[in-house]
Amino acid sequence: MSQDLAAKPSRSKSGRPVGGDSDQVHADLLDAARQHFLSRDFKAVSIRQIAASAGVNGAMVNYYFGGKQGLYMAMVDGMLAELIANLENMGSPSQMTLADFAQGYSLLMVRNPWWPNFMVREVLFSEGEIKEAVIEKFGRIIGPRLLGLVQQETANGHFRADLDPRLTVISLMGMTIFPFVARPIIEQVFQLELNESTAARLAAHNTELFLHGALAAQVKGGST
Amino acid sequence: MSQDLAAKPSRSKSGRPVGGDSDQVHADLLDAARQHFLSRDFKAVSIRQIAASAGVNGAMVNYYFGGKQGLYMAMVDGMLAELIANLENMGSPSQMTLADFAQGYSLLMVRNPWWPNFMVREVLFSEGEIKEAVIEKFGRIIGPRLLGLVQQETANGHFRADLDPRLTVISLMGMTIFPFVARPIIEQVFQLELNESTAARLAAHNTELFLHGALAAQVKGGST
DNA sequence: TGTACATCAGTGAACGCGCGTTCACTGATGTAC
DNA sequence: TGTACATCAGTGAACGCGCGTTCACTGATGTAC
Repeated sequence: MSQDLAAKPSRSKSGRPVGGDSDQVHADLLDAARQHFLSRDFKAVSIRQIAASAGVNGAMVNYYFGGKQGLYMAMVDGMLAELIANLENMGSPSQMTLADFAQGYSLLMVRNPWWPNFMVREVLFSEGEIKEAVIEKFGRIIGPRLLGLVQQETANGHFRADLDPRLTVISLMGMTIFPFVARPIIEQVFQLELNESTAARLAAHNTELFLHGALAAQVKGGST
Repeated sequence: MSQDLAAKPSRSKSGRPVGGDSDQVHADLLDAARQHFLSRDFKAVSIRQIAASAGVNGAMVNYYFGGKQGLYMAMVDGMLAELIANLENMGSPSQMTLADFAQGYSLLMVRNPWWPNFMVREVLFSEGEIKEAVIEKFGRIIGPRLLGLVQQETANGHFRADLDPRLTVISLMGMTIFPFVARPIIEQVFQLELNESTAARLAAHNTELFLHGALAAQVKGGST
């Protein structure tokens, strides 16, 4: 009966904890950090809040990560690693069509709604090393991948030669990523909920829209 | 000679200031707030920093705006009003082509680089009333405007009828706005500086890309 | 196998600091007579 | 026109608070003998 109260984790008492789950605390803190930092700013989240979510003493942030910034950086590293793994699961770009690409990215973003928001925030508003790391890792992975795809299609004669491949990639990224970044506007102003089904429709729409503008004109003449 | 030191504004001495520029302080605070809040987060900017930039005592923020949040809201209102005025200067949508529209927006964003960043930050990461106000005002102005344009062109038979106008508007907004939001990535990863000339090129590119996907097919058949 | 002790995971109170805000005060300005 | 005083813009020190971090301490665990 009064066990209910004692049933909370064996932590929050003095002395070395009884269970041997040593780096559970480490993992719990990372989880809690994600949970808070993804929706609120670095400065807006306190160590005490994170520690409370993790069911752990606040001093653990310093114990395991050397401080608040250390925890944040560890979290960022983990998220980027996950993202990279997801991207590499999508297969090599040379084997896939742009339609696959758009569908893949859309699904990725619907399933990991954190990443467009997080990326945008880091790129736009963070400072110093974290920002550089995110831009660098992101740039190294997604930018060249897409650019290569477009250049290849252009070289093959499938895409119009009068379009600058870099601008094309930027437009493509905009169409694909922006809806997730502007999610609240999309949902509130356009009354369109961004679930998996909507995302698939949007990806198909984008592919359709993009291809018929970017494909080399065959029947309809040259440029202009 | 030693006047140099006394040459600073007549403020920072006790008593009512000698000059009669009553609401100059009000304006200076708003300017300083913009200067700081546009590049850093609400919590990351302190009243003391803003007041120092404005050359004014920190207590003035409470005196004139009732507190930090009041100053922030006043700044937001001012910026939204400016944006709205700029948009209305562009003319009514019924008279302009999509190409004009894209060019107009691009120029607007290059000349007011604060607004895509600020919008995104407010929409994504702020909380409560400010966020709602921004989404509401933004939605009321830009969303319906673009949607009306696209629906009109679709009804006229200029745009393909098999494209969902809402998705089309979202794609269009993505192509137009995203590059400015992702500016650091664009500039660092694609080595493309976003000045007025690049923005014009990008707008032309987007229009071209967009139109040849969205125009009703005449020579090239129906959908798919 | 038992015992003594170093180690190690974790606690909780306390630290100094910078924050937003408040408040007693200042002295030039405007107003009443 | 002069004088007395209320008003009003603005100052600067002080307030309490929550923050990130530190540190003395705890007691279970692992190890040496």
